[in-house]
Amino acid sequence: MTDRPSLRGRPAATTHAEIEQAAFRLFAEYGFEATTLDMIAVELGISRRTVARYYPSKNDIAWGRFDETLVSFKEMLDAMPQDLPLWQAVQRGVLAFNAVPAAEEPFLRRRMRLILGTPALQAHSTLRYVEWRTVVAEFVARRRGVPVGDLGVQTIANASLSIAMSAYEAWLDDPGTPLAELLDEAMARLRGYLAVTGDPD
Amino acid sequence: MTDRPSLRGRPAATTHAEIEQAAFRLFAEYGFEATTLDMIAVELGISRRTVARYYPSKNDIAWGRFDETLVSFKEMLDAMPQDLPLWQAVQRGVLAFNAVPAAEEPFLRRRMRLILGTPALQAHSTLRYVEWRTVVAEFVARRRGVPVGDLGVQTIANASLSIAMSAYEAWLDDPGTPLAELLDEAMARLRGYLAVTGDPD
DNA sequence: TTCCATTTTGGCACTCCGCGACATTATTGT
DNA sequence: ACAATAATGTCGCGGAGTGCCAAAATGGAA
Repeated sequence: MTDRPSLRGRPAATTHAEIEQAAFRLFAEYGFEATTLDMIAVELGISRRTVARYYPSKNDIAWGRFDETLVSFKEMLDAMPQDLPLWQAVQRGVLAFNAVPAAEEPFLRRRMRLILGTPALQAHSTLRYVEWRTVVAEFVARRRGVPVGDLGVQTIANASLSIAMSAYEAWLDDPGTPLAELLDEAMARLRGYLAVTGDPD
Repeated sequence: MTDRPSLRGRPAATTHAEIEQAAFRLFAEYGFEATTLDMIAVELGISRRTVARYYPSKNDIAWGRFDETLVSFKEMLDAMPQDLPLWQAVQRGVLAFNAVPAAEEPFLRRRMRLILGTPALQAHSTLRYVEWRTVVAEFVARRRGVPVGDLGVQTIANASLSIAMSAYEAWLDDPGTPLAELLDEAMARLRGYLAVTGDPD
């Protein structure tokens, strides 16, 4: 089931990709809640126990191999030039994080629509967001030479996720506009909100 | 179980407050996950079914009567003077939202510590945050005369929660500093982060 | 070829949450 | 005394998650 450097032992009956494919087909037809692990298992011709072994929980099927993409996100941030302004480094990281081959984009959209549209998955996603924010917080803290627990660092990490997710949801609704533009707009709006001017709004 | 304008019928065997009291006692002793509904029921001398009826889910016991405080949050925002800058209105709302009698503060702290320290509750909280953000988004949209779906509105609502939660967590760790100050600092740090200057950080 | 080591699968059983159904109990009003 | 009301308690089910262990399927060594 996991990476198998050794070639001995019984071969795996399925793969993460295969399970996700079957699962998403069923989710689309019956909805996430109404789809049981048994149904997925039957669809694949394997046992429920095996399906359950491939993911920590049913919720996690929706996110797929998120942990791997998170590692690359971290590496991308670390590779950013030091003279690049912090907010730009984060923004570029977000863009690279969400860049996928054009052929895979429809699947990504379907996946994210499912997650953002299903309460149980919305809730579960928080745990993923925590990891994401931790990566950003550690990056910001290192660049600034302050502890990760610092209020400023935590606020920036939190707000970065807010900006990214707001732009991302807008991108899901309107595929025409590139994500980069939406990120810029979201940041600009936030600047306007935070700016202390005579204008009440 | 709910408000009973009528005085007929069998009297309720317990109350939300009573359940939460027993539950938190058990959570403190055994942890949230290890505490079952049966244990809470036994503690109160009632049946599991009755405990379950008082809350949509076990997770919801931790949040208590959040929906009621959310209504007052909404009303507070609506009552803010029109000439008050938007960000100040939201900030005051947040402060009022979290203001409790000094005697209750320890219980609030315990409650929030439990929620923020338990993964399952952290995840479930997302659903509450959605409601919170919706209230802010509707307020901002109304003040600005734009649809709630607007990218700027959504970003501001998201970021407001980020600021509030960052400050709130800092407040939990350091009870000495008043929440108002932490909110100010969080906002100031975010302004600095978003500000476009020559300085890379 | 035969057996052994390895690795995954599959089956079983259990706990817990959540929920629907329905009888039971305890109260008020007539 | 009896009807009406409203919450409780009991029962049973479906589904997720998990530990345990035997069975199956492969590669490698004797």
